[in-house]
Amino acid sequence: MRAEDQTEVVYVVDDDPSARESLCWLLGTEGIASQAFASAQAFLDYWSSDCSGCIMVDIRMPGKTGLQLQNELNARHNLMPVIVLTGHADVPVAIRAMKQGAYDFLEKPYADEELLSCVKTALELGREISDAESEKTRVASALENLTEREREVMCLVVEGNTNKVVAAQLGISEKTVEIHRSRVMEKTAARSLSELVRICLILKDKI
Amino acid sequence: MRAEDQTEVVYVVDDDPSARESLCWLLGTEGIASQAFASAQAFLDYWSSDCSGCIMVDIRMPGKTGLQLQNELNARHNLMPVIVLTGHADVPVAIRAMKQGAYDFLEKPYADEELLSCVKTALELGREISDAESEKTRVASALENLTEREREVMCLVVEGNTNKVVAAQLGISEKTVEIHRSRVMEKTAARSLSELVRICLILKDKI
DNA sequence: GCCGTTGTAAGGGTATTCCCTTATTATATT
DNA sequence: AATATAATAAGGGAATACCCTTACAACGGC
Repeated sequence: MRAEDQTEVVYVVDDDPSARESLCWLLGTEGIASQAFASAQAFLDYWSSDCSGCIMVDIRMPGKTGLQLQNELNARHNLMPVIVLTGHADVPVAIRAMKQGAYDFLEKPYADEELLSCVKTALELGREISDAESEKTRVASALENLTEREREVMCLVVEGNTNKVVAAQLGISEKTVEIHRSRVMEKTAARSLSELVRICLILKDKI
Repeated sequence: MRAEDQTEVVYVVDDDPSARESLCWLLGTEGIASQAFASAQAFLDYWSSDCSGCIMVDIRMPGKTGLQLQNELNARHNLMPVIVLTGHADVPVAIRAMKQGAYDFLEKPYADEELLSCVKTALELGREISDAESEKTRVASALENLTEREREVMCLVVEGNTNKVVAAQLGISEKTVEIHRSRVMEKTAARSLSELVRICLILKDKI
């Protein structure tokens, strides 16, 4: 299932049932779908990389804390923005949450409009990140079908070398380079050299 | 003067003279150059885009506060990491500082080792940002020397179109496209199409 | 042993790019 | 009025890329 097929959901993680309910109700008034979890572990069990939307998590919870949940999500390369909520905040915790990549940090009690606007921008950001990521995995899977030699040729070609130079560097014939090169274009579905360069640059930080 | 020629300095902005002195002394023990300012305005008057290093700013100051200074620096497209220091922090201020792009947020009194390691990583990050930025301005100035027509041709070529297609799209002859194209390569100092594509991608977020 | 994949190489043809020169027109600058 | 710059166009030739086919050797799986 691709990210685009997934419905956008706000995942609410809070041990306090009334806090969960009021938050989900508030989101519902704006037509935003939500799903509540009573503990960090419950959400981690549910979480998959296909989830799409954003996450709202309370700091103080029995079992795993909100910060630990955030850490675990980072380790799993979660892409959804995380909004941290808390009733008893101190500065070091807030800073740590932000440095761990929290999208925002809200103190309870929150102003409804503030929270909603925060959620909406978080969902917007989540969409952008998800789109960029699905693009990355698409081209990454294309590159995985390349043989070693094809990859070597591709890198040298993308660096701006002509077939002749590539052939000399790899100690093979220009004709062979031609063949590898055409296979690279075929497998990556790139219709021009510039497209191939863009594909490689997208994955530069991923490879 | 280019950024590379500039010495790396930690700019300390704090209204408390003893705080400035102790901080600068601490930095000096590690061989880190520093420069102290008694107010946000004093630093803003000194600031230029050529400055290189990082900035340490106290929140509570008469006149402009640390957050206002941060805002002003953002408006001026400051590239140096900003470390916010404060003795009396509350969560909203800390969050605001982080959301405004602060590199870190430390509470006084600070642990010397913590502060030093923070400064060192900030300086490291500053170098990387500065390097990337000087690369951007270098290629940006190259693109400014292009005529409108040359820019049009460049964009279409970088998108992967052949001279023939570009000529059809612009309603001009293939030969003319050839000339514009060669001028683009000459002015941008790109030695291959792939290099030109990379140049355009570097500036995609800047143009 | 047979088959699919991979890497290698060649022949032949077409399309494209790259580089040289020359030339006209319009616009802006001096 | 003279000059410079930008945009246009053409001819010609060398280098390169692109696309087709055929071919062979090595290697692993069935």
